[in-house]
Amino acid sequence: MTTEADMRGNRVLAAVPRPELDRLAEHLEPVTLKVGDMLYEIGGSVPHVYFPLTAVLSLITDVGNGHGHFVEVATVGDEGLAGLPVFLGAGPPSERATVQIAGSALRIGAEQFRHDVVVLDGGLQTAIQRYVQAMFTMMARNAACNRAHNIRQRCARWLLMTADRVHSDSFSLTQEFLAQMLGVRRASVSEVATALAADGCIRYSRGTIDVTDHERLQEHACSCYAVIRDAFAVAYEGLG
Amino acid sequence: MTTEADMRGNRVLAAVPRPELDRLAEHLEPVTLKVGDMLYEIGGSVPHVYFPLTAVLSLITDVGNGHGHFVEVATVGDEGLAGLPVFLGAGPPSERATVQIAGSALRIGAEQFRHDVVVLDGGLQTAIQRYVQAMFTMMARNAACNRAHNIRQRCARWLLMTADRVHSDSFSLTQEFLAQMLGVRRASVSEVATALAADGCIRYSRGTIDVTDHERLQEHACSCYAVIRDAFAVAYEGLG
DNA sequence: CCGCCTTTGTACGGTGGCGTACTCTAAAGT
DNA sequence: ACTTTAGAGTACGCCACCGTACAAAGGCGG
Repeated sequence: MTTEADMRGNRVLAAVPRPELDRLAEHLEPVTLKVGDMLYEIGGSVPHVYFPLTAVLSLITDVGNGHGHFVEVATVGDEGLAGLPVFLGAGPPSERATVQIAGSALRIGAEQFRHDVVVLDGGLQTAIQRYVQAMFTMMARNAACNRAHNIRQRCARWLLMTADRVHSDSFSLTQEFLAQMLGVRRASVSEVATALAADGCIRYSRGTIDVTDHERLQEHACSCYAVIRDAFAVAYEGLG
Repeated sequence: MTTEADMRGNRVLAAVPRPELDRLAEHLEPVTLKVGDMLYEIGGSVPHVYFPLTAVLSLITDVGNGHGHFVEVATVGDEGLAGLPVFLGAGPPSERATVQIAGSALRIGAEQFRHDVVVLDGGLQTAIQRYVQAMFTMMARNAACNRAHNIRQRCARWLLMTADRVHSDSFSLTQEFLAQMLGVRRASVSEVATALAADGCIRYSRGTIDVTDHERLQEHACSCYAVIRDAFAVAYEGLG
């Protein structure tokens, strides 16, 4: 059981109208997520659907080939949910879902979720479909970004997106972790981070990052940041 | 108006049960698509939803920044449809849809499509949702592939996927075009193509490619080929 | 048959990011 | 207080791929 205030902290749930939301509330369970927790695995089952409140999740795919074993393909914050395969119904996930930034989330059992979405067939279904479209934009952009933009640009974008999701200019993050998310060497992150800090965009020390100048940081980032942010804005336009 | 045989040539439509399909038939219009035709533009309206039969489409996104202006983020063949924004309902597309390999397709007006999907709420909705999940896998993999695999691997994968979609070992394709799809120099494609031909995987001459040895070509490709192919197989499992 | 255009082969120097490895320092444990 | 460890800075050689350029060759119209 969960309060309405909690639920409105997730933008997908916030877009669900009252009576439907009340029924969902009974099945939504608040949980605290720690960095590195795995919510579901590639090819495995998806026991719960997660609606992040303050946590940030990461969808990661395995590229068998080579040494840099995995690559982040999308992130999920309070603007979305993890567990779309339950909604879409075409077999197990092709990504791993892990916790990128610790925090809180609401979760619901996969069976219950399926039941609620199908039976109610109202606001939740619509909200998720709109979210799916924004996810498409994010992933498309991600693919293009990986092809076209350099490390500094991608790194700056990642920091901006994460700051947006945690609603704070400060969050826990080691360069090692960031390097894995970006699919690059830690050494490269170190160089870029030093440059960004020298330019006054960020400060950091032993696992804590502070974004000190969003605008200037955005100048270092590629246009993908704005494109993705806007895609989510459009998806939730007039929905709550 | 369209015959059932035509409709069964597209795997999404093939998954729709009889009575529902009959009603769709009235509104599906057969069209012939030429290379380079643009079906819809980034941020523009989506007048029709397309179900390819023999044509292959390409979803392309603009990366403003730099010279290699655009990057392919997904392809659509007879296993899918183009125009998902109409289905998902969260604003205009963030990709351009163009024709990659000429051929036939069925199309339906966006308004009519929305009407049919919502009112009927049956097999088509389910089939599309499953397709959406497979598309997720493709795009996720694309993003990872762009980060992790070299030109030879990506080129080989692209050729294999295209051969699958056109159901033929031979199709029209210039190196210039392929280079744009992969987001690399034409010169790089030329080098890779020469190597693949020397290895007996492909033959080609002035705009026509022949895949002469799928298995050997697959050895040059990355695992992304099999992963994506299998994702679509799972999506359509037991659906028709 | 000739000239033109498209498609392809090939070469050159430049560079962004890689793999690796070593150092330094702040924090955490005992 | 002393050790250990995690986080971060830096350097070196290397290579895949880039931008660019030019030449060869197949196809097409005149």
